[in-house]
Formats: sequence, structure tokens, C-alpha cells
Amino acid sequence: MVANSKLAVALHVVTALGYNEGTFITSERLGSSVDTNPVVIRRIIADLARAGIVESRRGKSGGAQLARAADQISLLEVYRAIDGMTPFCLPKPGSEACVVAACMPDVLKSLLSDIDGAIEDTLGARTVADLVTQVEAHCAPSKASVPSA
Amino acid sequence: MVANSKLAVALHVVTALGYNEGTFITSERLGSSVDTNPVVIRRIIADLARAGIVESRRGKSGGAQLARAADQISLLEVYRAIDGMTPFCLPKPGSEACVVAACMPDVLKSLLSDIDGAIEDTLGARTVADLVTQVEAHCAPSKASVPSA
DNA sequence: CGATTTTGTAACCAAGACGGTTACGTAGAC
DNA sequence: GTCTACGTAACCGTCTTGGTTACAAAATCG
Repeated sequence: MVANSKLAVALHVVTALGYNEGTFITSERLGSSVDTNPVVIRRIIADLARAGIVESRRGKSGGAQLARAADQISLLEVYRAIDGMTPFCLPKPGSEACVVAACMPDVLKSLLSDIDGAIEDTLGARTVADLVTQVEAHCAPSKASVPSA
Repeated sequence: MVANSKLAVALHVVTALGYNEGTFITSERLGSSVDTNPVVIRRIIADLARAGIVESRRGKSGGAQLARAADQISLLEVYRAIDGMTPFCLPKPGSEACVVAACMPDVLKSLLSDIDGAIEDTLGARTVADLVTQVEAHCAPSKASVPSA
């Protein structure tokens, strides 16, 4: 486990919340679904709540739920809500005496921002509702009209 | 320094080699340009050589050079040559009892592969020659016909 | 042939990031 | 008032990663 596992967990969480839309789910249940500690979930939930993606409630019958309809939450919002690292990092300035080194930061900055744009476009084109739909289609084939063949 | 700095270094290296096309550059010079240890450079060079992107030679007047013309090397090749981690990681399977958890891996796998596709498209559309051109335009304006204004 | 240069690679270290865990205060429900 | 569940801080062990040293192998040149 190395990179943006936060994003994976966050997507899991919002999908689970979208799947159980309208009810509050505790961090303990989410944690057992994701197979991690409730505190880890709460940290992610805190990020998502700050971004207005989920609402959380304390006390009995507390937990978290989506703050909006699942089809009104783009995955890009989720991506931006968690303060994960940028997938690729810029080089440190390097030798000033070298022509190439002197401007690599700028050159790479432009490239990496293009990459980031591509990532954001991909995420922006999908909503939490899409994930929920895929889960339902994927693992609840009993809902489909075709029984087995 | 946290994420794929290997990619940043690798891009710096191939750009430097493209800038000095036709001559062998030592890992020591590259290291001083990137401002890192020569061994770090050699590790990257080894990856790039395995992928047929650069050629290296030992001994006196040794070093590395591009194996092909700079405009024949796409940045996607460089990206794939270095065994960096995927920018986003898949979730571990999670609770089997939970419907959502059961199929999140598959659902996310599809999403993340779309993201990776977007990244690869972006990188595939650029070559080392493009980076070299940008370096020349950016930091060697003396070559331009317009002096100052 | 021998000296010198430079790569290739292994081994090791220190620093840092990250997930997991415990602990405890606080808010809300009943 | 009690119980439940969140919010957050603090801490720890693990793991990745870049940096460094060390040394063998290869290539060039006199």
C-alpha cells in the first residue's frame, strides 16, 4: 500500500453512502466495509464534510450521509476534497549553471498540469451515482431481468 | 519529496540528452544538472536503457545518449520505462459480507484504468523533442530573431 | 599491457509518509 | 442522565525512497 489510498477509501465511502442513500451510516460500519479502522474513516469523512459532500451527525443514530443527491456529486469533487498528494511531483530547481536544469521546472510544470487536467476531466465526467449504478449492476444481478443465461 | 520524482528525473535526463544529442553525457554531469547523486541517475538510466530509450557506454568517454532521435521517443515510453508506482492504488478487497465492498475493487479498477488512460494519452502526445524545443524557446531566447522587445 | 575512467549493482542508512491504534472530549438521542 | 457516535490529537511501527559508499566489470588510450 503506497500511493493515494485515501482516494480509494473516499470513493468507497461515498459509494457506500450513495448505495444507502437517506440513512446515516456509522464510521464503524464503513470501517468494517472498507476493512480499516473507524478513525481512518472519520478522517476521510471530515475532509468530505468540509467540502460539503457529506453530512455527519453525532450521538445515537449518528453517522454520515451524502449531503446531496448522488448524481449531483462529481468524483472530481471527491478528488479535490481529500488533500492527497499530486500524483506526480515537480523537480527541485537543479543546477543553475545548466541551461536545461534552469528551465526544467517550468517545462515540467506545464506538462504535469496537462496531466492533471486530463485526470480531472476524467473524474469530472463521473458522479457518485455512476459508481452506485455500477455496484448495483455488478453485484446485484438479481435485479436484472435475465436470470442466468 | 514524495511521489513520482523518478518520472521528473527521468524527463530531466532525456531532455538533457536530447539537448546534447549525439554526445555521451556522464552520470556525474547529469547528476550535477539534476542536483542529485550520480548513482540515482544511473538507476534511472538503467531503466531507460532496458526500454531501449537510451544507450550507455562504459569507460573513458562513456556515458549515455538517446538511442533514437528525440522526436521518435514519446514521453509515454519514458513513463512506462520507469517502474514507478501507479499514481492511484486500488483498495484491498474489504468485507465480503458487504455488497458495496464486494465489488468496489472492480468498479474502481475500471475508473482508475480510465484515469491511467487519460494520463497515457497526454504523455503519448508528446515527445522528448517537444521538451527540448520548449527548453530552447524558454531559456535560450538568444536564438530567437526578436532581440528584446 | 596497464592505468584511468565510467558504468552497473549491491548494500546500507536516514528521513519522511502513512495507516493503524488508543484516548478523550463533545454533541445528540432517548 | 446515560449511552452512543463523532472529532481530533497523539503516538507508534512499517515501509518507501533518495542518498551514499563500495566495488567489480568494461572500455579507452597511451
